[in-house]
Amino acid sequence: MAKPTFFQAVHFSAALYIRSPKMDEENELVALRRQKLDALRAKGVEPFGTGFEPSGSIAEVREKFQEEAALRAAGRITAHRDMGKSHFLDLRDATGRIQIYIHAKEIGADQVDLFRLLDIGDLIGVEGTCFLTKSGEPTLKVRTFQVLAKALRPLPEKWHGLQDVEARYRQRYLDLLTNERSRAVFEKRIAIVRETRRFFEERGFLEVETPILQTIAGGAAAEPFSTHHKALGLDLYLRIAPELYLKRLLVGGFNKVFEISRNFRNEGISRKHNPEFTMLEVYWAYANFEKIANLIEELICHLAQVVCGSLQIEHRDAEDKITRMVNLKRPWRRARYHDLVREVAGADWFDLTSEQRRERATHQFKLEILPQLADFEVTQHVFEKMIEEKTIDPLFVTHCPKELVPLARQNSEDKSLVDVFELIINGSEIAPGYTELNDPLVQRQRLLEQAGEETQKIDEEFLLALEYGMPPAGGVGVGIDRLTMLLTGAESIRDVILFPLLKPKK
RNA sequence: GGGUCGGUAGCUCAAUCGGUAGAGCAGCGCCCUUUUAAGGCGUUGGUUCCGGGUUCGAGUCCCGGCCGACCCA
Repeated sequence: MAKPTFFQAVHFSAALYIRSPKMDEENELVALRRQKLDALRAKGVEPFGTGFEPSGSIAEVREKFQEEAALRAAGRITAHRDMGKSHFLDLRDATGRIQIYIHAKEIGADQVDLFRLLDIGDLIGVEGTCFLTKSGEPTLKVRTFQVLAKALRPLPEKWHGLQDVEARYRQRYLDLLTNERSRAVFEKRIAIVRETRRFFEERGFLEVETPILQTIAGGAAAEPFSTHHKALGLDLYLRIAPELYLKRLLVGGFNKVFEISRNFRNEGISRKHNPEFTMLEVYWAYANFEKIANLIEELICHLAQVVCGSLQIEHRDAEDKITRMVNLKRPWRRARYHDLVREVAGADWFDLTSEQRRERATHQFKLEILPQLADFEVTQHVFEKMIEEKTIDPLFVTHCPKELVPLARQNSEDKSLVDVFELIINGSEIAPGYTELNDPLVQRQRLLEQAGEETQKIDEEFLLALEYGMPPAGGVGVGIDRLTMLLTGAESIRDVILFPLLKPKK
């Protein structure tokens, strides 16, 4: 593709400029800040600075703090205490807060006049001398300051922060700026992803990237989002899972691979579901689901140690009261699906007739059982309500019925079961693990059954790859969003996704 | 998709039975040379989410819609 001509480039940037968001009908506060902006320019100060070299983050400045030392700090003004001739301001960044002190004796009357044009929310850089106030507060006595960015809108109130749930999602930057707790959650999420990479890299796994745009959305049973490639005239889907590509890599000899994959599922939204979500998928040649279970146990314990500093995870409410404890101490319980169901639904559950099970599920367990449900689905309902939702500490559910996981490998002793586990923690499915099916003929059969009439949904390219021989392997998917919820105590998936999907506001 | 709850000043929240929309913070003005949720005095700021209806009168009651939260499917 040719580079854009000069005129195209100009046209392009002009279009961007015209389409940039307009100021709302101005309220008084915004108008006032714009006047101050103009006033700064009139005094020869550019209110959107180019750069600044602070002595470090504000936390680092605090570490370097030493009386009489000269230090430079940059941050956002978050408080202003005006004492007449002296001013105290709080300068803040994501690492902390430091107090600065402004006095005409230090910077001169002209500078104080400039300084009066600043507001809470503005980003400034200062250079000053360290001193301790009467009450012992480390403070920078400002000698010079620069305006790095004038804020044209006021920040939310300092004491309560931004409380409006909707605004916190739509304007996450304000949430991060004013709510310590929210910032901590996302810092933990970042650590989880970083440590996950480190964990697998240390164990010789290769991190790979596979297509998000796919002609057939395979690897899970979910409704995909559709899109279209114009030049190729090709309908495409956003991936619902990276699985079928990661398995091609097993065929290609990448025996230990993982991907931290953004997946898209065109389904309902709930406390536990966002249309786009992040999944760690791992494939390990010559391993089975039991080895994978050990690996995941190790991973999650490692993450908990790093992120929470403990295997006892405390969930707290808004008043900081402990609402739940999750104990991740190993070893984690492992139990067979059928045994778990018998524990809660009665030892005779699997001896009952179909009608008796429906009767018991409806009346004894107060579940709504639609008549068109298959028997295994009735059991699965019982499982979800009576086991999954009530399980707080980690539980590996193993030996699931094959109908539940049609693409998994059958157990060699009992053909009605498959070699999988489902890891449940905190009432949520966190990670399904498998001994992967590597028989191309069985795989084809399963995909055919799953696709039914819609044979065009079968990924022939994937089946072709399997026919060249895929090593037996263990595989697992770990829901990073739900894992983050677990480790941060977030009640909703939207609290661990920086920008959750919301309808546009009119 | 259904149910419940919510949307009031830039932000956090009040507003009794339907009777002149308020406070704190922020802002603006004045005072104060070590304050720290600084303080004191004064003061500006409203399409009460949107559209209808009932009523002498609606933030409040009724209907419809938008957006969100929670629960259910």
